[in-house]
Amino acid sequence: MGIPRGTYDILPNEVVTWHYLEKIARQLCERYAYEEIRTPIFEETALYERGVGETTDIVEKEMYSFTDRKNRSLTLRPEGTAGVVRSFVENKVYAELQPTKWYYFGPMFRYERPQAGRYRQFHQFGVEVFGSDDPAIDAEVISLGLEFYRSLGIEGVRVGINNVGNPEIRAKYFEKLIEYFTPFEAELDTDAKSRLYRNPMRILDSKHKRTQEIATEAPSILDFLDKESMENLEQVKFYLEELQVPYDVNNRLVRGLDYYTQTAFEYMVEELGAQASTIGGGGRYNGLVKELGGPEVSGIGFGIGLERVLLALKQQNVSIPTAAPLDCFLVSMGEEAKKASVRILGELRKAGLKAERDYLDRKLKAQLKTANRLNARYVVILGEEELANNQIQIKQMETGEQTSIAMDKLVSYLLEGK
RNA sequence: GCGGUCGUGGUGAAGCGGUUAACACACCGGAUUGUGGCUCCGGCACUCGAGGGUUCGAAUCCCUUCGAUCGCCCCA
Repeated sequence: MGIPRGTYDILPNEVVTWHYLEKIARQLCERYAYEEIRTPIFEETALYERGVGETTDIVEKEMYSFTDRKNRSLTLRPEGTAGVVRSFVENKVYAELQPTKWYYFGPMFRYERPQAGRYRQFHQFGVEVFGSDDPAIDAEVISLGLEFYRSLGIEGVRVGINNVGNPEIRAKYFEKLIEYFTPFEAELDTDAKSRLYRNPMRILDSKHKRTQEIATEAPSILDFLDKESMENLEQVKFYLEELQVPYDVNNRLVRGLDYYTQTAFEYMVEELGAQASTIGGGGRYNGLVKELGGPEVSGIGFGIGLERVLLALKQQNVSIPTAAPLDCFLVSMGEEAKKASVRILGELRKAGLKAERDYLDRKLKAQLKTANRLNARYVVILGEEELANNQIQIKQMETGEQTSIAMDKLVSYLLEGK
């Protein structure tokens, strides 16, 4: 019996790193005045069918769906937005003070072949803002995401932004694209051909040489935007500049989910492996709240793939805090000393110190070795002699200095040295 | 769903048809009696992902299967 495909265990060693990511994200969100929301890890399947879009790859072939004992179809969440929107609607949060600014953190599930930076259970940190159409909010959200990477010390994150208009505009644009590419159909590579009627925008970033040539002359979505969308894009750009967020307008940027309107953006970093250059993305979804049964409230958010963030950290050799070292390791010899050391251990811990002892009946030497391995700052040695004198030996591991002190001075001694 | 590569102890790996499966690291123990990080010595794979086949003989060749990994599609 093994671990399910595309999943992995996060062992204690790595958990430290995850705590760190969460801490950075939380602190950041706090400063931006976002609040954490926790929604279920699974939802009714219909939520994603309606919310994410029936024709998206996610819904068509990547959902982890199952029926429960009452035959209800449920799905492990493939992304965060739909559930958060559902919660926003269901709890009538739109009736409260707006905008609503939320963030979340947690596992997502997609049935795909695992590869570099892609898993079936992966983790996202995301943000959603409801109730404001102000382009300044778009800029805030984009800037918050970028700040996250920066706080972690990841370099060279590029922000790509675009405006994808609304579903009507996109439909019209798709038509034009198809119209444009159809005469070249025979010359397109096989991938592009298959994309032609499904998602012609994808042809635009083809890696195939001839396809690329053809695509250079293809119409840009920016020429199809209505006045409102155009203006919106300009405003977002303006505020990004105010926030000193560098960006590139990328008129070929599309996102995989159907619900996006207006602003769409991506965070990218070079050389992360074929799948992983995009380390986060998001956009506006002005129709989604209504689509899911709420009032006409607009929204915008992003999702950041944490496995990919970890990849970037690793690749850029960014150092990450490690677990706190042991304050003290208790070494004891003999039955009586053991009893005393167990008692002392409890006292040290009550005093707030990180303390440990040997539970494998190791010899003195091996106990010291263990203390060393555990990175203990101090070792306390307790044997017959010490017991008789009510003293303990305390040794500072780094310097090797060892002194004898009264047993009841131990806690204060260690707290001082901390 | 499709394609490439790979699968030997806790880990990294050698071996690629012939009696006891290198080596390194890790781990455990020891180098006279109560002291770590260095050194030295010793221990640690009824077995080479699993199943089948070829052969006098296979970790080494063939088939199947499972798994990992990378890539395509798509995405975080």
